[in-house]
Amino acid sequence: MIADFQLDRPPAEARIVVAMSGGVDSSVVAALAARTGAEVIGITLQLYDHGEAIGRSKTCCAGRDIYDARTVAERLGIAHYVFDYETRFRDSVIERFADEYARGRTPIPCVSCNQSVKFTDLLALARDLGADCLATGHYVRRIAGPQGPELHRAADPARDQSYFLFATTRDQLDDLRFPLGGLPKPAVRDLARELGLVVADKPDSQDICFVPNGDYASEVKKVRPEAARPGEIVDLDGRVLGGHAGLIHFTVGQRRGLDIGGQAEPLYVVRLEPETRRVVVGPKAALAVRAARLSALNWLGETQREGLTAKVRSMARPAPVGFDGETIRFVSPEYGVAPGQAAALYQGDRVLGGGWIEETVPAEPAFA
RNA sequence: UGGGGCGUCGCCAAGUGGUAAGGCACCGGUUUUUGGUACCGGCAUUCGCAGGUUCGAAUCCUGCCGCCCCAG
Repeated sequence: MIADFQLDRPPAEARIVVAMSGGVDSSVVAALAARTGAEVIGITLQLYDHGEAIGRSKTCCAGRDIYDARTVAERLGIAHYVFDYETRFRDSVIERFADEYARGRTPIPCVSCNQSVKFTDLLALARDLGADCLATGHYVRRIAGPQGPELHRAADPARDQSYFLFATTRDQLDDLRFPLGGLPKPAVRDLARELGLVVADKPDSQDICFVPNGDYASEVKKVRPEAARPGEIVDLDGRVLGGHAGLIHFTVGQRRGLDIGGQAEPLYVVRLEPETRRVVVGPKAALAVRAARLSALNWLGETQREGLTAKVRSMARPAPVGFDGETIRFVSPEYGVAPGQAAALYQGDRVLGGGWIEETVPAEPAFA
């Protein structure tokens, strides 16, 4: 297949920068870019010390992904560069991640990363290199519309990553390309195999990239030790039900880890109170939310208020909402909506933008 | 040390002679480029302890231990 990189000039005269993570998806993007006949430059960012992150010595598995990206680039015969962005990544992703937890919020590091490191720094670098575009392996579609490029959900709803890209600006979208947005994942793997790429059967990445073992709490603790101070677990009436080892271990909607037994119904985290370090818990019904106030709204098109749907988490079908310019109101209650998470707004398949969830309104007044 | 009640998995709790429900918690897995949710699976050879009756007891009897309540 030949992918359309939506270039303004003949591919033979164009230069495409591909963000290569070392995984299957971005490797296939690089291959598709190379097929167009354009000059392709693969760039891999070193964001953190992988060896340290998985608890191994630096000499062992450090840079596995970087190595894979390099191998793929060689196979494709394209240029490949590695840049050390560890400092930038720490400042704009890890620090912010820890700050949010310390404030009792639940961050999305992947969005921070896209916003800063990838779509600000790397994009600037690509422009400096004279590239026509920066292509990534995100499963999302860029479609030419009457008012300019539009962002749309991936063709395969099971892979859609638009949630993580709600904060993409129009300026950034101008120069971004997402060649995989129209493809189902299996097709991408097939392509990788056809091309003989070493990463064809590499497992999908999951969890937070800089905490591969899932223990994000200790990462936060390194940066913000105060977020690990113990506190009380109380019910909605303020009765103390137990204790906890730090707000970092909790997020709104969470059930496991409370270690409180003897209940007739499961308990969920209803909210976090950083001032008192209290974790407030309640029944599932107390989790139902009918509205959420958003901040830092980003609009990829004209601001709209009608016919909107919203995703409050990555893997969810967009739910119909009303919108008054600041607050979205769910037609049906949503559960586990945590401040610090995002609400991505859609009209049909089109991503209109979104905002950060600042505050939620319980659906049941009794739980307000 | 008079009377009454109770003691079953970490917590709550069914079960009163036929060979240990369930819920919560916990653990594991599935799903997932955030957290979380959801789903699937696991989780007391043993019923405070020691004897006894019985073909057979957590369930009946005896003693002991512990806890609670009332009264002194």
